[in-house]
Formats: sequence, structure tokens, C-alpha cells
Amino acid sequence: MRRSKAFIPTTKEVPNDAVLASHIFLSRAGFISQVSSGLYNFLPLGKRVLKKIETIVNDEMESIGAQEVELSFVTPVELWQESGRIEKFGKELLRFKDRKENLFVLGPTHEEMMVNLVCNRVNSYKQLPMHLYQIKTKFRDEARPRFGLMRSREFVMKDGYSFHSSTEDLNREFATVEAAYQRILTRLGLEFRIVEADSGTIGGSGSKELMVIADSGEDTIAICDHCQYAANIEAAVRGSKKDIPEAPEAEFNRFMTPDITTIESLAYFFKVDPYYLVKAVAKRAVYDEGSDIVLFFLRGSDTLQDVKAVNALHALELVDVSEEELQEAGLITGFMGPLNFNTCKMVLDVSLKNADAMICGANEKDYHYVGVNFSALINADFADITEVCEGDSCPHCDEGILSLTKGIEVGHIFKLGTTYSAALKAEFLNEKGQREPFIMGTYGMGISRLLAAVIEQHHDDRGCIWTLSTAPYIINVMISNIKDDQQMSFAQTLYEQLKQRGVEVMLDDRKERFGFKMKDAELIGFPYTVIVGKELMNGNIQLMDRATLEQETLAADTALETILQRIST
RNA sequence: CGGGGUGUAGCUCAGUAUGGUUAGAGUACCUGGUUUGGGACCAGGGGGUCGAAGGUUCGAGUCCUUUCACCCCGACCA
Repeated sequence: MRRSKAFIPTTKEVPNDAVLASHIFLSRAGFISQVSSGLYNFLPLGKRVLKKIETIVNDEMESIGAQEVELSFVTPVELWQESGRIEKFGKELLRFKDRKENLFVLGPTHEEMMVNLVCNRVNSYKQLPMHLYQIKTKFRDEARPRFGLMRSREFVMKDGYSFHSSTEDLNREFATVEAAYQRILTRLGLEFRIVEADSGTIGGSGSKELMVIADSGEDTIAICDHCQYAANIEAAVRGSKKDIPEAPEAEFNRFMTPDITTIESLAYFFKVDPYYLVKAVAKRAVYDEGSDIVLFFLRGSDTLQDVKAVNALHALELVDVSEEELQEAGLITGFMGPLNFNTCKMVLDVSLKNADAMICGANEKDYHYVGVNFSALINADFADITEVCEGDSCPHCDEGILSLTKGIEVGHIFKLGTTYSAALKAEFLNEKGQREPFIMGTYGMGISRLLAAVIEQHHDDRGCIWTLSTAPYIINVMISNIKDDQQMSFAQTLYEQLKQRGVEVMLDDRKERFGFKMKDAELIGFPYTVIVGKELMNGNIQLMDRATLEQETLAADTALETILQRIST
């Protein structure tokens, strides 16, 4: 491509609403442009990178025997009613009517559509397993789109669905897909971790997320420094606690604690470690029908993990409760405790099971109990509801220490089981001739988000740094001065030769000055820029490596071979 | 959905407290010239319903009302 003819509107100005490096540079370098909140155009460069990523994904999917399909973007609302997800997705589903007043939904993911496609077309266990996938635009009317391509409303996703006759076979496929996903991210040149994830209310026996490590990531993940354990903070658990602080000694007693309502002041008052205090967190749990105030009790040294808490209750969500609501419910804020408590539902963290020497609220203003032993509460609801912290021990090896880091969720794979096949009555005949719902897996990967993730990991203050596998063009041949006939003809020849060898090459033949074109090349981030300039008089050209910004002098007459060799490694 | 902010040239923004020539700058774009190894310079030029609607006024980018869009924090996010 000749740069003088290319539609690559680069700009020196930062778009006023861009925060993330990927958003800033992809906009400035002319890869994408924003249309509306969460809606983006892909310009020629952006489209080329998308295709590169898609090609790698297709390649790896084919290698594991998955078959590509393309399902309709517009989906009938009935399917969503049948699966029950019309309520679950709520306003995220963009609905509209056609001229006949029929309701449709823009597909946010395609479980229902895929099950519907396979249902009654795959009838026998002999046809299983089957794995179908597509790479397709999705639409979710996000409450708050942000960060450019990271969280947009319209986005490109690869979504795959596998159908099995046994759980063992699902497990096998799940592991196969996990390995393929690892190869994809490795080929894209990304540093990532596979983490255990919250399966959420979608159910299923397990799910894993693929996290690209980046400070700008929206997810927090816990990583063991000793073994392979890694988990989303929403699902992370911790091993046995080391260095337990010394327990305070006290007989069971009711103790006056005037106006002492916070963990800090209580710890100071009693001179005990917060580990031996009981913290109460009140939330309103929202269910399909109605909602309840629920009290969560945990150690004063811990914090409540919302997602774990939701799962413990099988609730839809938790919302904050105001001080007034608590008082109306008869709760004595600042002095709530699990002993002799039946004002509302309560859940205790597992670390409180049989805990001894504890201090907790007495459910009476200005009083706490000290020296409490929780063995009497053995029949209460216990669940793991605490959030792991930096420094907690690893639940797997119990030797390593967990550290927290940020990640970008670029993939999520699920063992779905029969959730959707049962709801949509998608069944096959097993070996005994009996009807059974398909056992399913579902595997998502955010293609447009990956594009942004590559830049989050590969950029500097000058712009993008594309890897060879993702670059829109590998080589940029820059002519320093187009009025110099020698430079012009040499560069054009080199450009044609590279093209003939199948190299994706850009020829910067614009009537601009040296500095302007260099800055532009650095912003776009071609892996290599060939500088055809002054040095040509001495029979030399230069090759700039975008990653290191180092310029290497090459002999002009052997430059073609040197360059070809350089990009083949 | 709750809280906050911003809408003026393709882009980045002045101008709005206190209403008053023909609404500005930089950048980008077009023409001509100079320049050609790190976003150059000179001269000329095109480009605007000041987000939209209504109102106050002799007069509104500026004041009032309504509304829309976008951004940020939070809630939410298979």
C-alpha cells in the first residue's frame, strides 16, 4: 500500500475522552474511530489487525476440529423467553420490532441460537461430540461502556459451543479448548494467566478465564508465587492462615463498649488483633421475587467478597442498605453479632466455624460479648465469603503466597452442562435409545478486546508496538525526501520486491518531512521501518526496529535479503 | 440507575462571571513559494445553525426553561 493513497487519518491530538493507552493510540494512529458511546468504526489498519487475530483463532479452532458457522445477528425474542435469559440480561438486550411487529433481539451471545440450530438436527450420540463456533459482531447495551474497545456495546467475539453425550467428554473438550486458547494468546505475543473464575448464576461445574496481564485491566486476580494457582478475586480462596496472632484471654462476658462501633476503635479499645473481632456487613439480597436484608459476619481482619456472598445466597444481586433501613429492621448498628440473633437471615464466614476467643456485638446498644466460642453456632449458615488479600497463603500448594494483579478478561470458558439444552429441550438418543439433553460447553474470546489488549501490553509513549503476528503491515518503507530521484526509485523497487515476496509492506511516499514521517511510523507501530534517505549516497539504508527504536545500517544492495531474513525469525 | 462534568471549525480548545461590531486561536485541509534526518517556515484561502427546542431582550455563544448527546466516579457486566 502506498501511504499517499491510504486512508490512515493519524492525529497529534489526543481524543479528549480517551484514558487508556490502547484507546488513545488506536484512535490517534487511525485504527478506530468512535461513532457513539460504545460504538466504533474500524478503519483500514484496525480491520487488518482484526483479520490477523481472526486468522490465528480460526487456525487454532480448526486444529481442534471445531467447525465455523455464522448465525444470524438478529435473533427472535422467543428463544430468550424460553431460556429465561430475557430477564437475566435485562436492558443489556437491545430489542426492536420488525414491520410485522415481531420482537427481535440483537445477539449478545448465542447459546440459545446454537442450541436451537443443533436441536433436532443432531439426534444421536453417534454424531457427538460436535463443536461449532463463529466470529461475529455481538451487541450488549452496556450500562456504562468505557475504555475504547475494552468495554464497548458492539464488539467482535469468537463464541464456540460444544455438545457431548457425557461429562467426561465435555471435560476432555474443555481441556482441549483451554490448550488452544493458550496457543492463540501465545501466538499473539501476550503475557497472560488462566484463572479460576466465578461461574456465576449461569451454573455449570466450572469455568476459567483467560486474563491478559495489564495494570489497566478491570479484573483483579490472585496469583500464587509458588505453583500454578491463579484465580479471579471473585472466586479466589486462600489456604490455611499462617502466623495467627496471639488469642486474647477472656472469660465469656458481656462488656460495656460505649459508642465503639468500628473495628478499628474496637481493636484499640480491647487491644486485640482484628482477627479476633467479628465484623458485620449488612446487604439487601435481591431474588427473582422480593428481597431480604442479610447480615454477613466475618473476621474483622477480612473484607466481604460480593460475588461470593451472592453465590452463598443464590441471590441475583446484593445492594447496599441504608442506616435507616437497618434501624427499621430492628438492627442495632455497630453492635450486631451472631449470638442469639434471629432478626434477619445471616451468613457466617467459614473462618468463624468453631472460632474461639472472639469478640462480637451483643445486639444491644453499647455492649459487646468477649471470650466467645462459636462452636454453639455449628448449625448456622457458613460459607466462604471473604476476599483474599495480598500475602494470603495459596489454597493449592499451601506454601506459596498469593499476590494480586490486574488483568483484562479476553476469554471465558464454561462447562455448561445441560442448563440450556434442558431449558430448550435439545436432546439426543443415547446408546440405550433414551432421550438425554446435550451436555454442553461454551467458549468465548473477545476479538476486538484482544486488539486493544495487544496495545495495552505493547506500547510506549510514542505509540503502538505491533508484534509480527498482529501488525497491520510488517514493513514500512519510508522515503526521506521524495524529490530525491535516487531515494524514490530505490524505495519503490524495494517496495515492489517485498510485495512480490508476500511481505505486507507500506511505502511512505508522502511529500512530508523526515521527522513527520518518522513520528507517524512510530505512532502506527510498524515492527520495522526502512529508512531510505541520505545514507543511500553511501550505498546504505537503515532499518529501525520499532520495539527498541534502534536503527541499524544495512548495505542497500543486499537489503532485501537482510530484511526478509529479519522478519522470518 | 445514583453522583459529577462537558457540548463553540475535522481535531484540541479560548470566549460565557458583567448580553453589544462581521465568533477566535492552534492544528488539520486547499493554493503558491522556501525547506528536506525528528511533527519546519512565509503568504493567501475554504471551513461554524456556538448540541437541539422554546423563552427573556432593541440585541443571546453568553441569561432562563426543557431536552439530547458524550465523558468521569459508583452500581451493573454470560
